[in-house]
Amino acid sequence: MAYKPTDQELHSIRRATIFQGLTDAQLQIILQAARLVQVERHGFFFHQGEPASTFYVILQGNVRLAQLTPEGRQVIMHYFGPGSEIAVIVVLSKADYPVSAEAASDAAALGWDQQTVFSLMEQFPRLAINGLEMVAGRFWELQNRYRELATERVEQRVARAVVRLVQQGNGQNGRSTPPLLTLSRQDLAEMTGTTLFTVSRICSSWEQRGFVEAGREQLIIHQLDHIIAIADDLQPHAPTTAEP
Amino acid sequence: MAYKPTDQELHSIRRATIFQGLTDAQLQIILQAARLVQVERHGFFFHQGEPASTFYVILQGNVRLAQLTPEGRQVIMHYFGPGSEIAVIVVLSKADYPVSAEAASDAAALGWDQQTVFSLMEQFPRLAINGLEMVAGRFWELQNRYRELATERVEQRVARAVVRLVQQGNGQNGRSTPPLLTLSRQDLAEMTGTTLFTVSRICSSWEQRGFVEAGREQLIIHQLDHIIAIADDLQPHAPTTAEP
DNA sequence: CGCTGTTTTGAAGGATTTCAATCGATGTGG
DNA sequence: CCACATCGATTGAAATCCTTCAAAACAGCG
Repeated sequence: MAYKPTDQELHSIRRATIFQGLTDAQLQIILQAARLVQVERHGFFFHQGEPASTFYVILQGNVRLAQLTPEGRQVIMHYFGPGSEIAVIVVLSKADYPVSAEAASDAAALGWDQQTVFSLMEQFPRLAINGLEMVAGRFWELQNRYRELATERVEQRVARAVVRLVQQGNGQNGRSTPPLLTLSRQDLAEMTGTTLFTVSRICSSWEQRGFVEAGREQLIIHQLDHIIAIADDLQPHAPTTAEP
Repeated sequence: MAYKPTDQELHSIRRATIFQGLTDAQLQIILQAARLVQVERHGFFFHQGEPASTFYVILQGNVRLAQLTPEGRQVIMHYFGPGSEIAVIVVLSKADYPVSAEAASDAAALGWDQQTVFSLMEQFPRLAINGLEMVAGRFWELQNRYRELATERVEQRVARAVVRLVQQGNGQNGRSTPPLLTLSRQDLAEMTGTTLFTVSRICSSWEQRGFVEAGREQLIIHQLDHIIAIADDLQPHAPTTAEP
């Protein structure tokens, strides 16, 4: 059961919202109750519909939470990197997982089963408080994305997705190198409710304008500020000063 | 502070998920801690951005939770009838209200402030458990709506919204009379991420086919099964049996 | 090198929005 | 009680964004 994280992994763990405000000693105890789970690319931590048994914190790799539509299309609800928590809400109730969690790259995570989560929360009430705050935060974010999906154009939504991914710190984010995202056009399409064709066109257009560099399953963002401008719809698609 | 509900209102209260599994005596105590809040049509229980202070259970009328986009468009996140709980999540954390709650008709609700909620939950742990379950349920529903918005056609989404409203028991739902919804085309549009024009066209088309009767700010559903079929996309837009 | 999976690009089509004009219902004040 | 103003609903026509389908280019891998 017990698990000793590397320094790098410890860093990820400390970033997790759920562990904020805990002493090192407390963290130690919590980590000792964890189980290490490793999943290869395209493997699953859990599947949609299974009873929610485990709460995860990602150590390495990216994980995508996706729902399958009755027609077989996928919708990506969230794309997580190291230090992100998965299945917070669902493990607090006794529901089933509403989504599947697939490793987008080889991934490792710490897992705590439901009972352990409850007993740890009893021991460290701060965990419960953090948990509630996380739930509220997730809900808030999902509501925002819902609003965006309902009101915004595709290009804007794709821009938002890219900005979010970069700011979340997904993808290799070296100090001096420009941010690099590792995901396919298809992924981006499923994250923004559009088709891979449309995403491809958008990426091409951004590349022509020098904002990004598009490659196979990757995107290098050279001018994040421009992408942010698109996300916030600050780019003048019509001249701001009209002639009389 | 104390408040004596009528029989009709008591019925609404008992329907609320948050109060499931409580004895009458317990319910009594909880109700005595409540404050009655009455809001006229187009008035607000609270506004987006205000610090979340109060948790509500609706007694009468309909309430819509909506978010305003930066451009001034509205997106309706939820449309609630009597017996529905509002601001469950947000009152458990110390966040701001992420949406505004507007009375779609003259409305009354019971309100408990944050402190009261916490102390009641301490007294009756069942309240806390129910609360968590509600949160999980809300999240699950929002995820589903997100998926629908991302993948489904407008007509299907409108059908879903109508079905949901009817099954939630919004609107006058006499025993023998067909279900009647009281909302504008604009409302339906804002609930489904489309325009009032498109909703109007859809309603007209349904009316021609005899599924509904459309009126000013109301919709009488004569053949709910057909609307459900559209929501589930069971209607053959192409013949199911093809000729060789 | 050939295979597989990803991406690009073009052209056609469709669903939905936008805009403008009209109609109908509701409520108000003279 | 009617005339008028207001608000919601309807409908048509044009525009547009996006999807769909097909074909080809491209990258990585055994």
